[in-house]
Amino acid sequence: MNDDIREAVLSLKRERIVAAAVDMFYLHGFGHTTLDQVAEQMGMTKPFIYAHFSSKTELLAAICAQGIGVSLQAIDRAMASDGTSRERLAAFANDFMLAVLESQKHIAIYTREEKNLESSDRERIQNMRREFDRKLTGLLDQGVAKGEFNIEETALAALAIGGIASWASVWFRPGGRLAAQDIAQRMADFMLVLTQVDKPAEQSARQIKLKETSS
Amino acid sequence: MNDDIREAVLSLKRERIVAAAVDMFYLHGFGHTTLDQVAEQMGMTKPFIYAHFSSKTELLAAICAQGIGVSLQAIDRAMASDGTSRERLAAFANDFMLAVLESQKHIAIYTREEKNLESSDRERIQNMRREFDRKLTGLLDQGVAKGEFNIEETALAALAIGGIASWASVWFRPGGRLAAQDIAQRMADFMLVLTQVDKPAEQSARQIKLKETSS
DNA sequence: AACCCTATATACTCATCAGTAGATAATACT
DNA sequence: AGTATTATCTACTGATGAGTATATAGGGTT
Repeated sequence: MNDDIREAVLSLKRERIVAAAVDMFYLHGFGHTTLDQVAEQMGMTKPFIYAHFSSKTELLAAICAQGIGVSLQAIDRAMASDGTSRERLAAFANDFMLAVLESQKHIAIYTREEKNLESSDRERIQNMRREFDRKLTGLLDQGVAKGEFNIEETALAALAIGGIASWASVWFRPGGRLAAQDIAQRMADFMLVLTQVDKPAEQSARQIKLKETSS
Repeated sequence: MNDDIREAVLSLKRERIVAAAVDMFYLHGFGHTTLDQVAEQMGMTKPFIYAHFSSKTELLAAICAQGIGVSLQAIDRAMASDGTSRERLAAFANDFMLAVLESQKHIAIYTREEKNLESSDRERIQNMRREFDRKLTGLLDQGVAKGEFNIEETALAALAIGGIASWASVWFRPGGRLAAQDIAQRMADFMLVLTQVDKPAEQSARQIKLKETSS
């Protein structure tokens, strides 16, 4: 058989296993899901899984890597984009939020089950998260350097942005009152405004101005 | 023996068990911590724990309830406070962030191990979280009604604020570069600025103003 | 000081599952 | 078509750890 096809079939199977595991781990947690259940969920049996993953934790690692991976891809797209820092961050924020909502389950599983990873996997995946934080902080630093952003501690702003997004993987339920697109857009607005933290005095001033114009 | 003392002793023991469990669960995860280890951590044995908690999951429930409890207390203090909405939110934001950093482990355990709770406990504790979100949203609504805040979807703003704080329980490490007080203050600033999400046009305008004054 | 009752320890059981060995079916190759 | 090879299944094992029955010690009470 054609080697291309063989490989494609192999990775298709892996993807299906991951998808089934994602559903079960997300719903019941890693510790309360048996591999027999995962296999059953996809109409297969446990040894089928073991033909593609050497252990339950390796399967978990694949899921977690995908979860953090989409965030990394979003920040990499942002690094490669051009425009003003504000434009780039705006594009990133939307893109990133949407990616998080789409990969909600993977990300939720990663945050919940990190302690169940084999230490080598955990380290590898934690490095991906650190890379994300570093790159986002860098993006913010650029904006500060160009005078477009006003942030004292860019590292903390990056963590705040990450927090707004990551937390969404906890509360988001598809099919809720707001569509993912709407949520992403509004959350992106929140992320953007973090780049303009004024001194309290200026904030009050702006607030007064707001009152005048709105009444 | 005096009944007051007897009761105090009882709750002291419970607290000690919880403290030991918090350390272990936070460090190794619920699934990878045995009650023998928890007992050893405090120089006791497993039946000692079973004299005070009926099961491993009841112990987990106590920890989770404490975790969400501190957040609820913070929002309740805020509801009871007076002043402008902005002042009240500012006080809350600081207070809340500090509480989260102080109870970091409990909150991290709650977010991670929710799926390991008995369903009755899970429901009870989830209701506490919903109550927190509802109250915070209410606080924001008040500010919007008074014209002090400019937020289109207060429920999303509440989740963004919750996200900034909750995520801190994931990344915060005591003894890092910044003191908890500093982090709390800066994160509180981020939370406050979420109440002033302008239209993109106004944002650019303000950005230009910023450039002029800063150069 | 002798007794009792409660607190704690030792030493077990019993269920659960991750992981696997060996049987069987399906597919590719000649 | 028949054989070889790979994919998958059935049926097991072995470790682990939550929860407990039974023993012992410690502190309060008379």
